[in-house]
Amino acid sequence: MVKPASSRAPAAVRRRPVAATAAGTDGASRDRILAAAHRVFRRQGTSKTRTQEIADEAGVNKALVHYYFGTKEALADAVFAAAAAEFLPTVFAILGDAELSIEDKVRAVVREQLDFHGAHPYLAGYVVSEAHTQPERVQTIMRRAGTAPLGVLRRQLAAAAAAGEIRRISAEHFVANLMGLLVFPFVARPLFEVIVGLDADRFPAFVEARKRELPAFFLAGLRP
Amino acid sequence: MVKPASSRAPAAVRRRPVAATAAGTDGASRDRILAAAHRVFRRQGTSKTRTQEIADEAGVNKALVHYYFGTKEALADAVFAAAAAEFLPTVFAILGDAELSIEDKVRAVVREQLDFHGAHPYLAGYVVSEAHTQPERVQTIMRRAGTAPLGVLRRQLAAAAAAGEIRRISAEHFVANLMGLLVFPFVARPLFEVIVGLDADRFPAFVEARKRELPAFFLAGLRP
DNA sequence: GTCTATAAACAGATAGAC
DNA sequence: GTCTATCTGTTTATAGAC
Repeated sequence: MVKPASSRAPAAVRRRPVAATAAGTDGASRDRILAAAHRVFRRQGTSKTRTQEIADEAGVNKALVHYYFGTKEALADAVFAAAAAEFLPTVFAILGDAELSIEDKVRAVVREQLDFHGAHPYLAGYVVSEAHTQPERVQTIMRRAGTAPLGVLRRQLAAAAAAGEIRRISAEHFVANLMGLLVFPFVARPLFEVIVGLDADRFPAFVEARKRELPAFFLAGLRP
Repeated sequence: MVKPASSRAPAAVRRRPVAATAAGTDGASRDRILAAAHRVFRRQGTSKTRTQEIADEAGVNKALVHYYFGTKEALADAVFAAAAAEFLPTVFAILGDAELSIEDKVRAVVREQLDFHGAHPYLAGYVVSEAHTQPERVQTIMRRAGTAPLGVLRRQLAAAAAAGEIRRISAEHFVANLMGLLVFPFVARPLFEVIVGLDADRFPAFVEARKRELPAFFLAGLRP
């Protein structure tokens, strides 16, 4: 009657060859697997993805995936960490740059992020989805990747508000507003397209228009 | 050698008792299962969820889940459709109301949505995640649920812009901006909390503050 | 309608040949 | 390093008793 707390496999105690022993063909297969994992995981998420699909996409056998990465979970962790590290640090760097004015930061982040997500359409959706279904894992990994440097931003926002240049706004809301405006169309893309009746092939033009729309909207939104 | 195109079960040809035959205990178990499915699916997403977990949560046997809903997929479809229908039509109704000014619409949508998502923290993340991993399914279901009535909005925005009250902005960007600002903190909550260093127990206060922040920000953002 | 038991297929992971 | 073959436990789904 009692549910037997089914445990699958130890998964922790298992060899994981970080560096291959042979010299010649070293990273070739490993790299292909990792790249394949990125593509497949981003499209379908971790839990919908089968190890077999990654092997197929990489053109290798399933066993080789385990040989290099041990478990599917470990591979998924690596992919998630890399994916998050692919776009967040850039944002943090711009926001934390004390040399840039608030207006410059907004323009820089908008331009950079719209270009980036335009070129990597599944990434933001993937990161957000994983974060939703695996909050604990994601938080552990994120903490290593560093967080937004709000100190600089906070001082700049306070100073600009004191000078009457902008409305008072906390750094948290500033970041929430900026990221929300930037990533929403990408994160919710399939939904968004249906909701506003936007054809998939017109999406790039929408993003292009957004490069002008967002700085105007955001900077006006800060005005007192 | 050739991969045998493994098909699991027909899954399409299968009885699905929409209405129970007996009169007395009719919808009780079915309702409990559906409610349980909502809770579990929202938290973990469809693919991470086991039928067993739903049965446990509903206090019934696994077989009963299949008895009422046929397949896990069918149940997932029902839950997704209901979840989307739980918050989108309200937004559409407000945006499509010709009696409301643009400012009134913004204030109404912000208030209503922040209350709603504050009370249903997993819903937006769930809908967006499912949309990301299952774009086809989601689009089929969404089309039935209706789309944003952009006609009214478009006319109002054009008129207000012509009168010099606001900047020119397309209805698509208007909706993208509004929804992005509203749902981002909920959709990306675990990520967002780490990024801005917001304790989970301070999140409700953040949402509360957002009820004042967003109308101010959004309406200022529309100004010429 | 609801349960127990079980079928049928799958998916992660490993052993062992080469 | 890379493959084939296989083991193990999981998971959806059904059969059939009550």
